[in-house]
Amino acid sequence: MKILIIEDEPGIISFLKQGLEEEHFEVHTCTNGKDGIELMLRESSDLVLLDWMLPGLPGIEVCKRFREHNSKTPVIFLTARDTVHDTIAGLQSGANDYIKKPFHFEELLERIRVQLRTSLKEPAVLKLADIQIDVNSHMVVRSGNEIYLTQKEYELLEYLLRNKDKVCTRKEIIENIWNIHFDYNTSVIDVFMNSLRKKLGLHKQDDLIHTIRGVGFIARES
Amino acid sequence: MKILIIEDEPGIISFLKQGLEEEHFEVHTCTNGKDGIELMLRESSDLVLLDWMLPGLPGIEVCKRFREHNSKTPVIFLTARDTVHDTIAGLQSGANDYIKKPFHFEELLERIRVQLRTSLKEPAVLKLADIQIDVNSHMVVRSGNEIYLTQKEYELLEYLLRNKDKVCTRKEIIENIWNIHFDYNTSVIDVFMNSLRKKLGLHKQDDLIHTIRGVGFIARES
DNA sequence: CTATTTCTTTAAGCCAATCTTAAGTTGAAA
DNA sequence: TTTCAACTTAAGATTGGCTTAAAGAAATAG
Repeated sequence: MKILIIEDEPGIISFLKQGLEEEHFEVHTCTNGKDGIELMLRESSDLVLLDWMLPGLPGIEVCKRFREHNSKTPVIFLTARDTVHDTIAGLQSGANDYIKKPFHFEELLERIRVQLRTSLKEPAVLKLADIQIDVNSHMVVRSGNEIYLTQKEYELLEYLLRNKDKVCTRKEIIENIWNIHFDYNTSVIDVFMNSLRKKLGLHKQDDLIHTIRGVGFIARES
Repeated sequence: MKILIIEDEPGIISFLKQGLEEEHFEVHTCTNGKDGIELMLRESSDLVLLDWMLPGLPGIEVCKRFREHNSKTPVIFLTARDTVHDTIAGLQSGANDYIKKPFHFEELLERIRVQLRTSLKEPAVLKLADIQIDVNSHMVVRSGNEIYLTQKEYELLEYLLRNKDKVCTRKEIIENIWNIHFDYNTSVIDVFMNSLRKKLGLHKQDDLIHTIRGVGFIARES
């Protein structure tokens, strides 16, 4: 996730940059309004933090002009100006939020997350070597070919992949996929394990889904 | 535009109600959390103003539970509690903004507009292969020919298209289109699915609307 | 206000996909 | 070699979805 900071005070820039990078955002910066617009339009960031007072072009003008070309990317004002009038003007110019300095970094972070929430979809694809499953569409692909799994087969595979590199005991599997919380002496797992492996084209030497005798199974790449 | 206010102080309610109605919003109110959730789910408001401290169920809990069923409608917290920790907790519970009392009505109004602005800029035309629907006029066209759908048929199709490439579970469909939040053992979906497919001229081999047995349905192009 | 049409919901039967059981076979570990 | 867990297969049971018909609501027309 790419965040663009347009702000002229070096102290605030480095404070923000450091904090956001620790949260694994990719941070770009700019210290004046004119270049700011350029970057906003060119860099296709996922979110913009915009200072109110900027050399040259005021922040509110930057925001307005940006919105003429891009109405989607969230913009958050960071500002020392704290009058109702300014807040309103800021929001009317097309910003999505308006945060007053001094602010707590944690709150800023959370407000950033709120804005990104809509565009931030949870990781939808799970991988195991050349097997990929999309948890939204339930589509399973192995090396380019779609594989049709039944409900239970799919659930079993998803469960194993969500717990990649971790042994899934028979008990855990039965509890989580079959919702049986007692009387585990059934061999359904084996039956589904069998058809799953068949459909995926796995063989003993393919060490993608291992059997741990006496315990359960594990999905692991070589 | 319909706004739901969940708040227990009569003074604030009437203040908000009056102000918002002057701005031509349709305002509904509720004074406790339990009924609040009911209304949020049933009334399909465009935005919810939620108090932090509510008799019975705390606001944050109301928000969380609401988000389990509806991830779209904006929620704004109105609260006298002003610690960073609370703000963060509120936003994390799924709210879109968090405004501290006392607030200026003008600012609240503008923040409401910000929320409605973003939810309004959805695409007006949804497509699935050669099927196109216009969400404003409800017109449905397949390869040039207009297809007349009834209300429920249309809603079903729109829902599937809005969630293109994502499995829509029967539960989600029943909750979002029929507003039934319990007792899911009905086969209305099947009946409407049937007539929808007929009218669209879809057949088993047309893989545009797939059945995912035991889960639901998915709209997906080839 | 009543009749008629259209839309929505309920209900039931059918069929096929899927799940489960069970029994025989294999193979790893002691 | 023996034992027992895991694998394989196939038959039988079950469920879930499709379809149709008809009853119940709602909208429209007369």
